[in-house]
Amino acid sequence: MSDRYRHAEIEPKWQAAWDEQGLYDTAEIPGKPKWYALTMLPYTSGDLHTGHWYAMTPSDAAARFRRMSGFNVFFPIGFDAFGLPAENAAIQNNVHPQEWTYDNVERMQGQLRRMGAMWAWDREAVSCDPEYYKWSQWFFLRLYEMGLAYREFAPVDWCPKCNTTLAREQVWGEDRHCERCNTPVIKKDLNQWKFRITNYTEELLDDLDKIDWPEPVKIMQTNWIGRSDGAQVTFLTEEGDPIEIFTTRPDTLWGATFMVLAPEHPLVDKITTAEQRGAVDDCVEQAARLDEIARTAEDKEKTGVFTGGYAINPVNGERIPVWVADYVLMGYGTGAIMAVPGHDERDFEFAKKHELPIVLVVQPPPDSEAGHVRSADDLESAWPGDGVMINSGPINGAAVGKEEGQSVKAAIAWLEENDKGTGAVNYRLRDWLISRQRMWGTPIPMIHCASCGTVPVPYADLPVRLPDDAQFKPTGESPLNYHEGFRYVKCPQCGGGAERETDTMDTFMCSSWYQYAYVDPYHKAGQPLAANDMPWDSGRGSYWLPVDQYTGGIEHATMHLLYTRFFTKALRDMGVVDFDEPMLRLFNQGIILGPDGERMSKSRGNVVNPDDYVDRYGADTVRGYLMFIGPWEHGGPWDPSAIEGVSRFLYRVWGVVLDAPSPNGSAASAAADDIRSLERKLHQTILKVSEDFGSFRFNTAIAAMMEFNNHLIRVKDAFTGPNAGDEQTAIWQESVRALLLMMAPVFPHISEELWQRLAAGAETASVHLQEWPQADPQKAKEDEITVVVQVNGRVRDKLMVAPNTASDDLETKALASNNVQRWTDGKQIRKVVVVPDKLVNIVIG
RNA sequence: GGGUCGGUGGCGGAAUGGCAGACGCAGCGGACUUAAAAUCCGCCGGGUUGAAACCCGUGUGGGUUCGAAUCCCACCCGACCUACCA
Repeated sequence: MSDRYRHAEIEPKWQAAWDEQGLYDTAEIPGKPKWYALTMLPYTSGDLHTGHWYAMTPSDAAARFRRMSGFNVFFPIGFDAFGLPAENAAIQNNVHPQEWTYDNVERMQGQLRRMGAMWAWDREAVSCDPEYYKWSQWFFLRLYEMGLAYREFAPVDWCPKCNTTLAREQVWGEDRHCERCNTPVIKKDLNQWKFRITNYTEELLDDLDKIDWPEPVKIMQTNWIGRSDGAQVTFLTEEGDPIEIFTTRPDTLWGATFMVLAPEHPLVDKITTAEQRGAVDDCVEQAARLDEIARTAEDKEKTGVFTGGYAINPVNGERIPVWVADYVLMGYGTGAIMAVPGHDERDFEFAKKHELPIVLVVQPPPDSEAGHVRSADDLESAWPGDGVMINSGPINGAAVGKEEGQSVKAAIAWLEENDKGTGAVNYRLRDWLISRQRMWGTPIPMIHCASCGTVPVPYADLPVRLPDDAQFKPTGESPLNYHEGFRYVKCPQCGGGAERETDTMDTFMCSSWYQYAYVDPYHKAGQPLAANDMPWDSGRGSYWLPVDQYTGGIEHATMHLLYTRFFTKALRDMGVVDFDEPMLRLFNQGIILGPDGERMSKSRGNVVNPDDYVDRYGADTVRGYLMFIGPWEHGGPWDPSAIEGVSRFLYRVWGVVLDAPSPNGSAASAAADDIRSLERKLHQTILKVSEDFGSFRFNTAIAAMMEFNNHLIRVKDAFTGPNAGDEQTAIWQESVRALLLMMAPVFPHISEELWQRLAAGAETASVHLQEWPQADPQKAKEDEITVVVQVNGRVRDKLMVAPNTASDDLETKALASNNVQRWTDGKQIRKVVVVPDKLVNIVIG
């Protein structure tokens, strides 16, 4: 009666059937608990690779498990559709980026369907759709009104190959290269739009405590925000110009023997004396030319030049020289530092090289490796560590430290009393630069008018559409710049001639709010917008939001995951959402590697194409194999032969379910022990699989299902099969049904097929609409358990006993064992450790 | 330089204070077959061994404990992140 398992027939069949039934359509059901499960949206690259399968199919399994566990689950999908590759393809192939993008979307939709995931296609959103980006523009205008979007003329990171500015987060590595094309970036002075993410710095730090996110992501965000506590101190030049500095060690102010300005510091020009002018100009010019590429090279010597000018140390009136050096960065703090060579390694190196004075203001503890140091002359390197303050006037004798009563607090108190400075906090986080000088992005809805200045596009005029007829030339310049119809407009305020902003938005803008777009995509399509609109249906929003479970790679820790948190806080302040955090839980999956254990890459030739394997084994097998490799968060290598194991498992399930024990079979009736052991194994498996699915441990869940299936195969012949009403038939059928239910999240097609075949013609709802099987912990309990008997920690015997056997009994039985007596004979028993239901350890000696 | 995670059979991994190696891959032996594939059965860390018993074994060295892959300290190796941050 059983035909073979043919994935190529059943998978497309069920995908079409589910589609037709609307099995995964979205419905807000008041009163039913909701679960918003989200996996990071794919970019429209045109191909769904193994990495997508690795990220998405376990997310789908987890979502399906929630659904079967009684939640109304929303698992949407969409596309991150703006970005540079579309534009490059446009230049190369002379097609509009839109055409390229939508071709890719279509292709990827097909690939996504082949996964057999429970995508809520009815809420799909594509970020390059004008009905999508009109809301990105709407958000921009609202942020502008709130003072959270602003334009600034400032030096920015510029990628000469991509011809665009980059956010700080998109500049990577020691050589500061472009995240996308690896070209080293350069600095450019440009007018740029930014979002004031720094308004939320403290909240972004504090609210990490409110969310269930992996610790590494929290640590990375914390480090990225980079809070430092210290003091802001004002030095004055001899001419009386103030130089603000930030320091985390205000207690070492008395040891400051010189100052260093960043080459870009505004005071450099003024403070430089005539005789130093040439040298300083050279230094500044060189720094500008090298930019930060060479400046950050690791072993680079600290180069710098004396300006000829002097400043007064405000704590002791000392006259100290002011230098210019490229190791001080304009982008951090105030762009100027006080140098304390005795207690800062960089300052020490610099002082040694340029023969600047060093003063010891911290006496290192006698028992430290610098215990012998009595004066600066004894120092072989800076002493940044503990000790006691010396040569420091009012704070002499204070213990070095940041705690109450220690040196740092004492110094700040003194500075504040004497009006020389204040306690201050400094952050590494910069505002988010969102301007991109590219065409394929959301146009920034702003207009530059000669008489009115920068004027926002009125809400009712949104969206500002990208032109369909833009010309793509390999000039590197945005086509929007030379598209006259786009660029030249009337000023909305005075009606005079004006120019449209031609910068577009960073694509991280689109992904900062896509989880909201999914709830009600393209809201108010075709209708004019107003400032007091809601960007989605508020009923739908309040039902689904925020996201309950987010899954994605850790590579977005300081980019997307920080931006979307900021965005949500800004949306809260504009009254659009009423919560503080967009995603309550986050899980980071690992990276799927090539068979050689290296990252998959075309150049390495180790790319595994999932489509090939889906053709050969079916989507269920590929899904199951990806989840079986190992813990999801670890990632790991794709082993082309190991997938066989999962494939065989499915064939065996097929066989054991359909070739069930037959009433005509000649086999003897199952013994009571067999029945009881199957029932026990069933409930143990349900317990294990439920627990593992709830915590994303798919590998061990699948192993448990395999074990259970192996058990079914082993005992099958002992069961005589369907005789309505008898116990063994009931347990067997319950086992098979439960196995299919447990398999459904990971293997949605085969479990549906077998579920429907078991129903044998009866009207049966999809396996995916069934309730998750419930385990009975009583039935899962063992009748007899093995208690290990150890002598001095080494296993010497095993006892088979009933659960909860009393400790005394266990001890007696253990001591009576022949195997044990062989080891204890003639020895003194010093102690017996009994752990009920586990072991007995007899300590002799 | 700083931070985080990790290191267990030939391989992916399981076990997170109590029988190390579940589950699977590969390998070996057998059944079926004219043969092969598929399938099924058995073996599968090392030493020793006919077998059992025993000994060794979770990167290295120490420690805590009746008992350590698991906890603590030091070190070695690898992956990822970050980096002149004042």
